[in-house]
Amino acid sequence: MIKPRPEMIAETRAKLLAAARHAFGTVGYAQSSMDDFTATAGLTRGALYHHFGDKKGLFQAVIQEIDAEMTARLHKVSASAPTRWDGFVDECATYIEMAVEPEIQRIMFRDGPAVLGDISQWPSTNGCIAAIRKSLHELRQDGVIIDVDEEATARMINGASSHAALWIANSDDPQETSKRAVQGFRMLLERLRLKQD
Amino acid sequence: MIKPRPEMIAETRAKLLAAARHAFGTVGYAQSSMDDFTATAGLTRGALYHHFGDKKGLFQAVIQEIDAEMTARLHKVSASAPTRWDGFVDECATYIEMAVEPEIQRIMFRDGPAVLGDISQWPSTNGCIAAIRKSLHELRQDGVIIDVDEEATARMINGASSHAALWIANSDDPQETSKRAVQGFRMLLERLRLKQD
DNA sequence: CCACTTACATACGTGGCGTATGTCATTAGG
DNA sequence: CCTAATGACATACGCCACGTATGTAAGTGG
Repeated sequence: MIKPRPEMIAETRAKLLAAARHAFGTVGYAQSSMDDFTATAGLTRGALYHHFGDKKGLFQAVIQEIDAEMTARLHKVSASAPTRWDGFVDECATYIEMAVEPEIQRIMFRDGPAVLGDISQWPSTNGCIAAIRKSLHELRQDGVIIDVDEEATARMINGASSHAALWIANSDDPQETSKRAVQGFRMLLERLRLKQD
Repeated sequence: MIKPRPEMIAETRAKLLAAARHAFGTVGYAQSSMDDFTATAGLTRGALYHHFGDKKGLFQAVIQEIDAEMTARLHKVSASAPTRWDGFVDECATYIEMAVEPEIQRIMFRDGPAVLGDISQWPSTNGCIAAIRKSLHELRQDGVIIDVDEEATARMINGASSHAALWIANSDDPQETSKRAVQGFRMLLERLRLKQD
């Protein structure tokens, strides 16, 4: 019945991470009181500082967790498409969809850069840009798209996606705006494609 | 020798605005102490709260000021180009260049969205997106570019630009990265253009 | 000339972060 | 088997910064 010690520790970490993630994702980083959401997890700030160093450290851990989830979702989507091109387009569309989700938008696109700076420069973070770049690389090698700077293009696609998401999330009619954004995005991407005819 | 009263008030406002702008642009919004930068302006927080309501109000005023400057610069660039298409491309390149400037980047692209939310939704702010959209509209009417959703495209161009700027500013070799970014950007834009031949 | 507002400065309370310290359980060593 | 040491937290404290309440001197209108 009694749990082993390492498991208890992991559980503490997970509870802290979950509580913080919820707080950061709803009220935002700056508005989240550490006393509040540690209490939600049935703990105190002592545990937090022990495991994560400080508030930013915890935030960073939350970001890494979300980034990993997003990367996995993107990979899944691109892997289950009939062609690489379709996979790429689906990947971008999924990226926009994810960016519309309030938690992801708030943490990854709004507070993240403001608190930690450009996340793409962090070691082992932002697998999403890497995923897009990888797709672009394969498409180029397959001769499907024009000769673009992969890194530059991946970053601009990333930027366009996140801003499109902002637009959608803050619009009066997210449903309609989402259609327009994805449609506009597909048109842009289509232009990268070499003519087959 | 003695100055009229309205002028004194405007001067106080301007000093506050300038001091805050400098602080926000260098150390960032959250790290800027109101006691510090009001003292720099030779005033106290009392003046600040009187004129701007609170810290966010002041920040918003700074953003409006910078936005107006950016819009003016963009207008100037596009107006002095030989053709509308050239003007548009120059406009986008200028936008990236501006976004690389530390003050603009920090205030408009990092702290701005985090503190005030999506700025493009604010009334009478973000003239930059409006400027890009206007250019796209004219280019479409002139039959220079393909049939795109102007609003969606303008927002994605804006997003791509700001992220490109982030990439440049945080790179090891900003000079070289800037070239790559602008070059990649031009390639993307070129794809929006109808074939003339 | 007096009431009222404007344009600030000063004083105060509160909340939140980080750190220093304390405590209990687990582990290591003889 | 007993003790020293380390790990995993909780508690207590100080400090800084924001917002607000209050004070005050100068200007303005009737």
